[in-house]
Amino acid sequence: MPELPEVETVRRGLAALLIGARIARASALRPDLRRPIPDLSPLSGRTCRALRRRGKYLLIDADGLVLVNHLGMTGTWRLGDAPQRHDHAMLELADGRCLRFSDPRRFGLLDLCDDPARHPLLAPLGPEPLDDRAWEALRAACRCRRAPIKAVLMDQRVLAGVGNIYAAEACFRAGIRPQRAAGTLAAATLQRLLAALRAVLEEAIAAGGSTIADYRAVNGLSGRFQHRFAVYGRAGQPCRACGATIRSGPLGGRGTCWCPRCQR
DNA sequence: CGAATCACCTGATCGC
DNA sequence: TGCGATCAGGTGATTC
Repeated sequence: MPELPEVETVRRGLAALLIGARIARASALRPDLRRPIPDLSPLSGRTCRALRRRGKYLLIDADGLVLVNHLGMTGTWRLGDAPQRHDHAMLELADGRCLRFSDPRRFGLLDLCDDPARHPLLAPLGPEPLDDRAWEALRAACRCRRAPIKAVLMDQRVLAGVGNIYAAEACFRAGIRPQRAAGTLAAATLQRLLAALRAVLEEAIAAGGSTIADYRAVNGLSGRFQHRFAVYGRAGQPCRACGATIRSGPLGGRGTCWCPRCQR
């Protein structure tokens, strides 16, 4: 599912294709996704100047007007091939190429704004996990909190971009049970967790993200990090570190996997 | 206020 | 073969 490494991979792919390209026509093919899609025609005639990412949001900057995009669960951008059933928006470029946004479950989002920092969905986001401010944000968020540490990691107001997969993998690498109340973790343990989170995110970015079902880079390629999961999706299989059987259970309404021996 | 639960949506999978 | 139930999960609204 698109989390930070997947969105970053898409960002890099789109940057290579779009920067310097003029948008001849931008159009929505249906009125709404998770939220209404605004009139995209103000993008027409503008040139794409930059591709940015904020948490799980992709930001396409066209001469100062920014197309804000969230991939939700199943959002993908494709170039060049034929229209598909769940295409919901189109960017037709002046050079004849056409970029299509597809999203079968429609959990994604498309919006326009002038200043992403003030966008109501982006403003509340916590710092990027790889930013220097992440440690202070995580430490403050865990203080006196009884919520499970994994839920805190996935809280976008604390750190932006961490979802179910990488939260579970970070907890495994740090040797922490995802159910542990955040407030019970010592500072040194939290530091270990943040280091583990950063390492797994960087490795996943280097691997082009993780493909479970729908996620694809813009060039259509799958990610490769799913082959390196230690716990996610491995319930019932032996832990690669100790051989114990990986367990799974609901945590905050989401499926969560952990090693009962490696994680305490 | 913090924490838990549900709704949104489609496609894949499973049991009968 | 077909069909209904279940699951997947990011986000935001609702409930406790």
